Amino acid sequence: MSKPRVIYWFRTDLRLHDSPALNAALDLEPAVLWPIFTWDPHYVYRARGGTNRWQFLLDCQNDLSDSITKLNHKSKLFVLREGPQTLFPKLFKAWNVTHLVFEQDTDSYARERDEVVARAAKEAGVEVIIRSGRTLWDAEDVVTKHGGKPTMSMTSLLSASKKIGDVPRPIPPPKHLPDPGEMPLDFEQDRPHAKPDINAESRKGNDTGYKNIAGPNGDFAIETLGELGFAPATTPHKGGETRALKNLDAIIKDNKYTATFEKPKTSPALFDPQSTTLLSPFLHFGALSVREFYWRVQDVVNSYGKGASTPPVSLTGQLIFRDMYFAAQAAIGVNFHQTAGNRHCRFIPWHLPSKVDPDTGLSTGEYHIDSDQAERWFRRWKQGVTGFPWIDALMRQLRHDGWIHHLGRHSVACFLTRGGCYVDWERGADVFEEFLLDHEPACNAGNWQWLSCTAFFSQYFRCYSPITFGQKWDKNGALIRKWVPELKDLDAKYIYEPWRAPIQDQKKAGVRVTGDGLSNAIGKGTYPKPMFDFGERRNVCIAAMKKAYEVGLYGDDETVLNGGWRELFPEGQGEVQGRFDSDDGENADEGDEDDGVGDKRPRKTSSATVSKKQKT
DNA sequence: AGGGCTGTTGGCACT
DNA sequence: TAGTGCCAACAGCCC
Repeated sequence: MSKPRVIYWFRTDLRLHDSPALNAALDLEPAVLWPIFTWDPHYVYRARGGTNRWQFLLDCQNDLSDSITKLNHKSKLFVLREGPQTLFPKLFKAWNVTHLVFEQDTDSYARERDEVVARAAKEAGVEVIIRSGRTLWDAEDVVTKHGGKPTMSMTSLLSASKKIGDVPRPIPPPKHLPDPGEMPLDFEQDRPHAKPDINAESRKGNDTGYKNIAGPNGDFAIETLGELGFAPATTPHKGGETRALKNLDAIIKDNKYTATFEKPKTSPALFDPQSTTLLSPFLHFGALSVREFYWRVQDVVNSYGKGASTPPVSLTGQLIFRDMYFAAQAAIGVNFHQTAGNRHCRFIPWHLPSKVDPDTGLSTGEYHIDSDQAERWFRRWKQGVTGFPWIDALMRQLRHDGWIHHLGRHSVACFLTRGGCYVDWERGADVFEEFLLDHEPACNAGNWQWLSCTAFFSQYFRCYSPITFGQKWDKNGALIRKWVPELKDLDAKYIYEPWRAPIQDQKKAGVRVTGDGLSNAIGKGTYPKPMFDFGERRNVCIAAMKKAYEVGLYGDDETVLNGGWRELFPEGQGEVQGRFDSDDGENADEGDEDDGVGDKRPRKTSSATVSKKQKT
């Protein structure tokens, strides 16, 4: 039998250190090995993603490619611009492939994609080898050990993982790589449909990414932001495995920081440097192995002795939370990312609910505007012009840098949902998906459910103040002065509440507190007035949450799916989702919310059973 | 010297 | 991994 001709398919495992899948590929002792990346149209057109995360991905790819070339000067990361579902059947033949190897991916699109590719491989007689490597413990194993149920708490995750055993020790990187084989492209490229393009707003120029399957020069080059039509990234955070390992080294070197880390005690207001590791974007792209991170930390903890912190607050605790969300996602499936049809997510009649496809039961990516006021609040939140400087600073840092501290995320998420705007957590999750460098679907959905008190956490009366929470960490408002420069000269006395500053103080600081932030340009010597009285909204929201908890509906309840829930939330008795026409999306600025006019018929959807079909 | 006023702190219950 | 209001306890100060 001839020696294996192996494709190693890199996806979100852009590293050479501790890669069980790459190790499995090399164990085949291949005659040739092609390290490839497929430029998947799904992520280009159908999944939300801003410029910064694309740049971080390109950083990771370029670094990986350089590392591959260092091991074998004939090799690199070869990028092919086509959807893997259509590409692989052609590649298997054209390159005479015997094996396809990749790391197990976990989100719903990736699973479906990999099933399609695996079927094509079987038809072509290509052996597929898949290894788990994205998490501390394999998420499917955790679910099995947890009786098929999702892990909805740290203790349930820890008890399930205990039955599996210790986290595997990291595997060293390869010392050499085989040559790549010939790469003939004597087949037609299937070009993707560029419409609908969920990222159209981010694209400033022509999208030429799919002009040639092997890139503009036919050399399988890594894409550029220009080819995507995106403006240059604004984030200062750079990707790549080399940098990840260097940053990890620097953290581990500080034994005390590593061993005594307590998340709740790290400041969300610190930047340059921040108070946490900022390694999450590397974990997302697989440029850093989570097991490598875990054991480097755990070894320090073990030798530190008394005084070391423990999960959930310790550094390893943060990684275990990540596994908890992955295992919850593995058990619940695609509905983990939405309320509808999700029996583990409480139903709260928020404003701006997602539109749900009646055939699939899945969120379509669009939402109903049941309240013009909530829509304005949501837009101001997303833009960072709420009039609450602490919130605005964090949202502007998020947009510009693609990263904010975990407690900052708590603060803005609470504010948008149960502690201010009473807007659906899925709206917030969409915005984080667009802007975060470290956007991890499972963690994002899980954390938004946590903060909105719809799953994982239920103390809805613990409400973050947009004024005092920041003050606890940053009395002088350094974070605000950095990100909301309109206010940089305002006295510390007013920095969290500029609307309280007397006119002469505003004049002295060169800023006028006026307007709603949407109709007047920011940074022109004005700062918007707060969009509501926080104390008032806090009371309204807590009362509404109390009511929703008493009603006690979950996302899979039939009355949630067919609109019957309204009978349980009488109008005029506290905050509740307003009525909306079924086609309200286009003319949002017309009409008057809360007037009781509109579609009064319950919206019938098909049964709670949901197909595996991916949202579009 | 000691009563009384005031501002601060910490514990607690409640939302 | 909360904020608020209330109150008791207490320190510091005035007269």
